Amino acid sequence: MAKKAAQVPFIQSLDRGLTILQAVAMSKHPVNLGELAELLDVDRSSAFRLAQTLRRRGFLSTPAGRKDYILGSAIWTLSRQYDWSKMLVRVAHQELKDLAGGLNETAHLAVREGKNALFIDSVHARRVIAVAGQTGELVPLHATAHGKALLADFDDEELKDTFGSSLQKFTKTTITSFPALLKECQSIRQRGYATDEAEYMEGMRCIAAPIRLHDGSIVGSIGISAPATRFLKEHYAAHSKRVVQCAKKIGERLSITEETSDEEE
Amino acid sequence: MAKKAAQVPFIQSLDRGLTILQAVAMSKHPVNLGELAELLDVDRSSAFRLAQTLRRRGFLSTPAGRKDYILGSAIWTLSRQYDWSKMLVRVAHQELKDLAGGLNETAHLAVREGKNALFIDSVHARRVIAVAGQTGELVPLHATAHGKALLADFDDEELKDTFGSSLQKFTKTTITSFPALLKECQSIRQRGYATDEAEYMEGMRCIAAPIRLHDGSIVGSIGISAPATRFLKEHYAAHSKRVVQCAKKIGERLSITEETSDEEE
DNA sequence: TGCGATATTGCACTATACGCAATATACTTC
DNA sequence: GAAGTATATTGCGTATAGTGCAATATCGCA
Repeated sequence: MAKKAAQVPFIQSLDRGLTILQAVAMSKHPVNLGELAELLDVDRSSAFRLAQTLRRRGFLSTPAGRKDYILGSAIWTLSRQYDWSKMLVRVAHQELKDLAGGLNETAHLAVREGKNALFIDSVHARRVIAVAGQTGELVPLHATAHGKALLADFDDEELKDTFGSSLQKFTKTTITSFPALLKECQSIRQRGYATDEAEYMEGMRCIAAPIRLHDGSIVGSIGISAPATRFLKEHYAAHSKRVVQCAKKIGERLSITEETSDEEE
Repeated sequence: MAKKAAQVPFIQSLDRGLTILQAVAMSKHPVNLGELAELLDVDRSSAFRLAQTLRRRGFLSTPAGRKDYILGSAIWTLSRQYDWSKMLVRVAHQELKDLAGGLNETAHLAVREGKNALFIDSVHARRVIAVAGQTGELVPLHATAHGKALLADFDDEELKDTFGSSLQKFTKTTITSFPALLKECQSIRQRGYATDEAEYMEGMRCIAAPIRLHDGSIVGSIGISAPATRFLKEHYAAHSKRVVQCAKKIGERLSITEETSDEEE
């Protein structure tokens, strides 16, 4: 019943190496030997040899001349190989299904892609009127719930960097001024979810919440959408709660490091 | 004199773990135990324990139900922490300096950022007339040498995904049709470098080459720009050669896994 | 120039990671 | 559905790989 812990033994030195990697990635500053040794509670020499191995493999690097460590290009190369949206889809798909099923509406998963939100997965409930926004579709960041959820942490400067001079208008409710968008971001952070009051497509309502890693960074968004005729204002309270919950659960799953999981389909 | 090899011993199991990570990242398909064991030339059981350690730490993951391995979310989380453009800057800065010094013009380093190219580093030669495009500036992908270098591998679909409906016109030479842009990409792949014939700013010429990792993927671009009055057509041959060479060298450095380096500043 | 902190190397000991062989599980094939 | 083959997983004794200690080298600062 209790957690039967590590039946398969950890490979100690590999485990330590990975710990170093994560510590270095996390740290805002280059990390020196002492800190690593302390972190692992091993002798400086051991930490040294571990770090050297990582460095020779390109997973760590030493800023010109210095002796302390930062992440190396190997990790970059690694992460580029992989289609990360698949990762998100994998982790989030069950939640998406539950959400769509529970509310009997269409649920979407999106990531940021430049100026747009990209839908990378969706689950449709059994409804007569299907909703727009298929997987693969790009929609503007500033005019959709998903988009705004992805923007939630942006400040004035970042917004301007992203959008350049102006915000395109799609419907009469589209937000077209930077101050208004900034304020909207603020309130999304506050509430934990974003809404779309027909700001992109007439007659469409949508709620979306940012998916955050444990460090707070936003990596995607999850939400539901439906025609305004069906998705009424009085649904907001209940629906948003569920959406936010979903986002939170996904975020936690992404951040999990030690998997206890033995999930069967 | 000869390469004095690894004086600091490799931590074997860490090294093996990293090899697994890279192999899995590289592979298009999930990787199973047998392949890992063969790759490392160790017993299945050893490979198993290494892989399990990676999995428990979230660096590997097993697709629902399956037994074989794909990359896990930990790497994603890792790579998100880090400002990768800094990595590129670090690796490329010396080359940039050499390039600017050698040709006595301004050299830039850029990465793709959505619809734009973002200048992340630049070195100015000692010239009276400074050139536009400071670090931090965003310029359109389809109308600049750097931008087009970054687009070189895009196909028709990817171009349309990126730009949406239309290509903004900046000068009379700006490419504004998708077929033309696609053709331009093709010729950039062929030649290895992109040019900008005052397509964004009047009177400006620019040459840029894509920086590719060993697997061919484009991660940035490097190039030089100058007023057309100074940067003449007859310079193209010589300059482009140098720029392409630079890009190649940077790409190699980024892909390097085993560092022999002992560079002193 | 010397002192304190840090990084690096050599060496001896033992815990660790290894291969082997046994077992369990998944997947064909008849 | 049984037998067979490929794969994953566990247990265990042993050799080696990784450790800490201590010596040395390098750096930074006064």
